[in-house]
Amino acid sequence: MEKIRGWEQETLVKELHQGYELTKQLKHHIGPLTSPESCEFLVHKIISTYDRALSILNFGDSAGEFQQVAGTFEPPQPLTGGSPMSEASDQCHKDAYKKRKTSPRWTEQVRVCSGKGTGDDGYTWRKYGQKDILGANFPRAYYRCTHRHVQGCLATKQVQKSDADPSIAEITYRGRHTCIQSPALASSGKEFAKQKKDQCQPHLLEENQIPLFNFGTGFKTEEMGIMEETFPSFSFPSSPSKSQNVETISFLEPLKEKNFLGSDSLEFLSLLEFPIDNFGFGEDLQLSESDLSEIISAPTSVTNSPTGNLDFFSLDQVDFDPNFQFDTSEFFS
DNA sequence: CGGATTTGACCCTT
DNA sequence: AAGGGTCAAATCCG
Repeated sequence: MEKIRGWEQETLVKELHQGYELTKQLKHHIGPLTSPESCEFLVHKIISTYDRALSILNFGDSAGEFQQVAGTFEPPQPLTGGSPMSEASDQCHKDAYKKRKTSPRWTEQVRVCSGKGTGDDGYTWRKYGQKDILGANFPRAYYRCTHRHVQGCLATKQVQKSDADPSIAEITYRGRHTCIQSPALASSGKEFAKQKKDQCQPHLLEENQIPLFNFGTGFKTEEMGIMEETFPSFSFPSSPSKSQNVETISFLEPLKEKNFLGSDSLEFLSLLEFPIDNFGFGEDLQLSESDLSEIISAPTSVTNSPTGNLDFFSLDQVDFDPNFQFDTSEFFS
């Protein structure tokens, strides 16, 4: 069995505890006088909690699939045979490793400003390795989310300068951010926009500048298959035209179809639908800094989920506090 | 002094 | 065995 590090165990316990508390809350909500919306909300939170716990136990993105098909409570692999910490066969270990390698992965090509070659994307990353890659002129740098230990965020990214043009860095993201970026870090995102406005020469901001949230040219994902399977009606524009400048991701549609959401939930969740290009900081920066700050500090994982799973509206981002008490009147009054 | 980076070693896959 | 990805001790830096 792959060893579980201290912080992982801590996070695991926290997540399982939260799942337990939420289930208790759900129990109280089940009854003739309670709204189905609040139950659904709790169910989503519980699923997200177990999703993170399963991720730590090497179910990797499979847990995400589990979450995506919230209607069918069937994890990809049974958790039978005692505690998760118990010994497992080598084969099981290898399977787990393979699953981990299938976590969401997508690549962006970013033209970087001089001095900062890591592609500031509003998240805070911590470098944990660098490797010379065969046939590449530049080493590949490995980053993971700064909040990995604290919040168990498993997002990582690899940054490699292009051989042909050192001013272009290919950034491969892997895994979703499950962390909450602090306001201070959100201001780093602000800095990101400011940097674009003030420091970069205009010619550096043209078509190759593909920062986070921009699903246009230069962006590719290896998870389209999964997404297609999960949300057949969901698609990214493969070659966006100018007329698609204000394109709305209707990630709620599949949920409406599957009757996951009641009308009240939809009304609330619709607030999370947004014109996607506003997040691209596209060619002509349309956002004010206050807008940008609002967006980046918004505690949703909408900002980093091209996989199109339910994390798009994962309200569990609201808190990580095991003592969190959910008051439905706040949301569904 | 605490957090971030560097870098050689180790592990896993092919 | 080679190459890619991660770990963790050493080092750096504010």
